[in-house]
Amino acid sequence: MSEERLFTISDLARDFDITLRTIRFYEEQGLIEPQREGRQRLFTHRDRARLKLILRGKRIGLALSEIREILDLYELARDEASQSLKLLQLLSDRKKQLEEQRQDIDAVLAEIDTLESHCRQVIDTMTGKETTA
Amino acid sequence: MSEERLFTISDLARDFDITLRTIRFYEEQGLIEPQREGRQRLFTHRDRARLKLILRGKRIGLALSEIREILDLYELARDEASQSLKLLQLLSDRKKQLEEQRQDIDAVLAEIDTLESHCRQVIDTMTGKETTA
DNA sequence: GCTTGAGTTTACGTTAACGTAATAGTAAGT
DNA sequence: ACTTACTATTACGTTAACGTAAACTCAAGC
Repeated sequence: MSEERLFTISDLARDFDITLRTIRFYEEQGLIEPQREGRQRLFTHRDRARLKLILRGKRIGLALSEIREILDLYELARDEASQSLKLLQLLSDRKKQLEEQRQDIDAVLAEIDTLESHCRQVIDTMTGKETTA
Repeated sequence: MSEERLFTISDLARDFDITLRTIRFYEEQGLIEPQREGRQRLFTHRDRARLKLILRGKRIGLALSEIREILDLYELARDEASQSLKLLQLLSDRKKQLEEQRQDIDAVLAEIDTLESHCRQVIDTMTGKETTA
């Protein structure tokens, strides 16, 4: 019932602010598999969603190979319901890793806060807004 | 008054589980500047602390060039108290970026949770622990 | 019919962050 | 004196993730 709207490569490049080369590279690496109309690539919403996941993965520091693993697992979870135990193991591994990353980020954010207030204090002192004397 | 205990390159390599090459590379890139006794490198607690910061930076996906920037800013904040305004700007930029990364991680964690419970459901169903029928 | 603007493939180039020899100095133990 | 352990420098190699250039196709507009 829903006329699947299709996207061109430039559509996605513009939407996600990446180059055409990047998208072609991701296909070359088997991360997405757009349809073809002649030679031209055509992307579905599903391709778009995968691309979004890929970029999010990149932002949190995952390698493309790891991202592909995860994407495959998504498919696996859709299709076969077995292997779920193995999948669960992989998921919890990844989860642990991400939680560590989060802690790192929190630690850095805390340090930044400290530095910030330190700076503010210095500036206040230099601009005359003294409290002590 | 405090006899600064010094570390050898292997000390730090062992402590942080990195290679000697990595440490030498960081020096080559100007991220740390250990003293020399003859040719041999000797690291202070300050060097050690910097190394810790470097590795934490790496874990949250910063490039060495960015880490160097930040380390420099730490020095700057120690020495000159001016430029603090510029520093504040840089800090808030970095903060914003880190918060985005955190959100990404949270999003991924949430998706993992979903996938996990999905898996558990599937497994329960397959092993007979049905609820509905 | 020609140009423009999308898209395509092929293939070599590039950067970061080390790995990996090869070679050599130096201090300690036997 | 010889080996072992730790250190050093020099320098070429490697992997990931694209960049970039060259050369081509194909439909649209004038």
